[in-house]
Amino acid sequence: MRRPAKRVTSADVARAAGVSAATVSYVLNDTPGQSIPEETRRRVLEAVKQLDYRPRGSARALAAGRSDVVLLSIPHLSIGPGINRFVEQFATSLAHAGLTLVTHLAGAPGRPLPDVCAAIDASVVASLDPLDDDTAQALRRAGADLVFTTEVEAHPTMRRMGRLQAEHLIALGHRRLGYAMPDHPLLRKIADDRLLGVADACAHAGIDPPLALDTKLDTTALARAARRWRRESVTAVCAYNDEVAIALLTGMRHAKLAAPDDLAVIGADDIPLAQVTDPPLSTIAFDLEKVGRSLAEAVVASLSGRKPRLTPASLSPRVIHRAST
Amino acid sequence: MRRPAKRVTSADVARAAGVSAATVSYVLNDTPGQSIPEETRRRVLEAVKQLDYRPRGSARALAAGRSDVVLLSIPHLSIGPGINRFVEQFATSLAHAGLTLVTHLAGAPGRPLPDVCAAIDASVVASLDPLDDDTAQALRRAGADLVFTTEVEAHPTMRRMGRLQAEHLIALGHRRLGYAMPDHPLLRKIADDRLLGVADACAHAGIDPPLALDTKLDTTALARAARRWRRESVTAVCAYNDEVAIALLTGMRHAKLAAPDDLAVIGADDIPLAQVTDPPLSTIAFDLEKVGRSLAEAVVASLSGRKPRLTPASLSPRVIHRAST
DNA sequence: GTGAAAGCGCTAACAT
DNA sequence: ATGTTAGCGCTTTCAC
Repeated sequence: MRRPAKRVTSADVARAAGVSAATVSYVLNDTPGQSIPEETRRRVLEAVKQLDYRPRGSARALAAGRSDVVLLSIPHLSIGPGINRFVEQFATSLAHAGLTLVTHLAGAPGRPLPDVCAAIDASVVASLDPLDDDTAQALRRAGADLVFTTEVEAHPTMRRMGRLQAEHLIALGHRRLGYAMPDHPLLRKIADDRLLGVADACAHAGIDPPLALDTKLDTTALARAARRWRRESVTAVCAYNDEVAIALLTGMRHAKLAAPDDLAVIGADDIPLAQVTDPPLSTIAFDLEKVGRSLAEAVVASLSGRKPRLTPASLSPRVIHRAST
Repeated sequence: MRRPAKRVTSADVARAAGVSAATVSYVLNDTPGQSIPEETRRRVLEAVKQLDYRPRGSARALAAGRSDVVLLSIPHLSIGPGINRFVEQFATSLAHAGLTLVTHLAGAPGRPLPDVCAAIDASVVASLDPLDDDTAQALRRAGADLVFTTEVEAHPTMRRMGRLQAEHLIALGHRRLGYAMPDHPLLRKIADDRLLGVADACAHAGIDPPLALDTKLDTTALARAARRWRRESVTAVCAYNDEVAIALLTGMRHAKLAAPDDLAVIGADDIPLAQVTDPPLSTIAFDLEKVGRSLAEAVVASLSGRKPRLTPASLSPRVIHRAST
């Protein structure tokens, strides 16, 4: 383990600018209650650029008692291609607030979240899925604030998406709906939310609750499910997401069933492939960037001591109508 | 900005165990050249567990001159669902070596990589795509070692995958191949590698080089491409990846072309949906976990001063033969 | 075998 | 308006 080469420190900058290290700190942090003349500030900034100085997070965190690092815990299942858009927006919004985002894939047999949090000395841990109590407590003891998407609009939005799926189908005249559940256990919670929304819409329309069937990503199994729905006079099915919907479309073709005439199908999440199925897949899109922005707000709020206000604003889920319904 | 509650420190552990902070450090780090009697070690570890003590990364990094944090930079494009498996394995292998992994989505308008690196004081930055010189230099000045997947087997493997696609098709009797390029510019580099592999196989078999066509995820465009290939007597096409292949299959259906008889199609990456297309998609799978393991080895090697040895071992790409060919 | 003490690079009181 | 100083929590030499 060789020691790494010497790095530029704030003392170097101070020397180059002909000021003290404290002044460098004041300038770089816009420390409130300090009046730095323009000229001094300029010289410091100049030296910073000249030397390509970057404050060391560890030293900053140690001295200040808190870092500007936010750790995002992502569940280790494939949440779909949209996740990137969310993370990107989250990172960008945090950056505006002077915060740095890094992410960690949860559930892996690697390091437990609290260890990672302690290792990078994160001030805030944001999580897409709720943490168990032990973890949450350990995190808090490690000095981190906790923020969850469930605290913003994600949770009700999932339900709203199911509702939109069903309402779309019902508006088209369908009176008996099916629901295609995903097989991955980790998807279960979201699926239950979405299914609830479908049930809401059915109840509201005064029709039977949806006939939910477990599915696998397997053509034969899906063909069987399709036949089963038909037998039970289901004329349209809401799929948990586009992936399940696409698989169902293929299963139907195997069962010699056509969409939307024999069975209408609607997906959710609007993945790129939904546009190139046969027939093109109707689906529900929603504003992932908005989740990122709201979550960042919650983080900033939590850091400034306020309880994050629960933005009741919606993620604008909306129906994308294509030929499959 | 309230100061966070007081956290457990190594001094607390020391007090609880009736030893000095130095001893705690020795025990926790298995410091070489220190012989701690079993009894003392036990007492320290006991106290650690009792207090749920976790060393603060920032203090450790500051004192030791290097952290145990590895930062992985992931390109901000959708690399496909396989990426999670890779990251997970990477994190796990690093954890075995006592290292902590966090990831950062590159290319976002958030923080530049060197800033993130400095903020968390990473010892190593691993990247899936090559970094530009300025970034690389800044990173090194920030005290980080650099490791790339291109240094392990990923690069030649991409080429090998193209080769396997083509060889499979050629073995089936095809003498004129097409190649479906992805439209996202960031995918270009990988696509070029894969296409090179296809060309290799063609040359080796003594047939014409592949007819590469740019594609979009659009049924009409893909239908047009399919007709074009047919006109040019292409009988089989290698798609950049499964997503493109799936879209092509739909385009073909629109053009009243059947796979594999009118045009055989083979994908790459073996995403879950490849099993549920109609017809099921032949594709190339490869061992993503192995990439994770090798990259972790490279990281450890780099940290111990050795130049990472380039594992020539292959990622075991292999053909998954299904009905689309 | 263990502890005391110096410092890592920075921030935040306190001086000036 | 800026410098001086005292730590933040840990590691690491050096004494004992």
